[in-house]
Amino acid sequence: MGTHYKGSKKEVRALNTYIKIIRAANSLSSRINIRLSKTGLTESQYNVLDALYHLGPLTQKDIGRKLFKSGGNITMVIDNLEKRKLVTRKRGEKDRRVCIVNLTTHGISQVEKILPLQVYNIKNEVSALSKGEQNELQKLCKKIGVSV
Amino acid sequence: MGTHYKGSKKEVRALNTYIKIIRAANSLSSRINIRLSKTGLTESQYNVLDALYHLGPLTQKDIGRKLFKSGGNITMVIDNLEKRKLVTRKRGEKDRRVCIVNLTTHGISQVEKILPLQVYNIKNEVSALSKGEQNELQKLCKKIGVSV
DNA sequence: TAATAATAGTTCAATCTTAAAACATTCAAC
DNA sequence: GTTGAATGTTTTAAGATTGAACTATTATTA
Repeated sequence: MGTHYKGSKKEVRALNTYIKIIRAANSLSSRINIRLSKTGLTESQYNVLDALYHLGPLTQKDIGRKLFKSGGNITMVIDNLEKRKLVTRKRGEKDRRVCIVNLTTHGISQVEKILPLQVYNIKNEVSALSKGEQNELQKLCKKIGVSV
Repeated sequence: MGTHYKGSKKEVRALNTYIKIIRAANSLSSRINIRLSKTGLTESQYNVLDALYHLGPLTQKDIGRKLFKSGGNITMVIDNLEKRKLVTRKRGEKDRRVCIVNLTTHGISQVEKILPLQVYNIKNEVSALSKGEQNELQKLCKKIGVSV
């Protein structure tokens, strides 16, 4: 992609920056996910369970906001988690439009089984970078994430 | 997510690094893709056209290797590009197992219409970082991409 | 209060994505 | 030369993803 574009130095640099960060993130997350998929959960499913575990019961809307996913997508992922009996849905009592999603005990124990592996794998992958490099990378990512 | 994990400083830092780069890449690519999708092409479709434009005719296998995608996926994306008459498939003459994918003239003109917009948008998004920061980010991404 | 707007969730159509199984073709080894 | 391994593509099943249309509920407002 970018590498072959013939343009100004500034353009070439921007394209390279873009492609490098996209590829690094893809490569990193696919390495983490290979390990995750051996647990029988997809990345999306795990991310939802993880959010519920750390933040407590959430509405589908809130889950979507946390994970930057569309409403229709969350409906589908929660459907699949419900089939696997990892979460339950309950209509809100005050506001009957919302669905409050809860971890089941089975869901909790799944997270508690997977989380340490996940942490270990991430630590392992990220350890290519020193402490200082990680701080620097976080700072740069934040700048890119926030720019409009 | 990561932010709420209670573990050693090293673990917390690794989780934060992981989540920051994944989010930055997602946020960046979704901003670019919103603009791309207005042209009627998906990101996958554009990436294939772009590769063909800059590298010339490729087999499906080669396209998959370039873009880090599975064979089945490439079959599907090429199917959709073929329906839109942006590419053609031709069996290899020497090796009749392979499919050689070519841009049509329509495909070429589409790339030539979209590429400058794409470059402009990427330059615009990435411009939150200075020249030095971009070089640093590229270096760090490379380290992460190659690890393992 | 009745009409209207806003919000939450679901459904649908289109596409992407992977892994695994199935096919076809080529290559290698006997 | 025939058998068997390797390679490239397709198909299938399951799930992810989005945006748009739709339903239900709540909030606003005239």
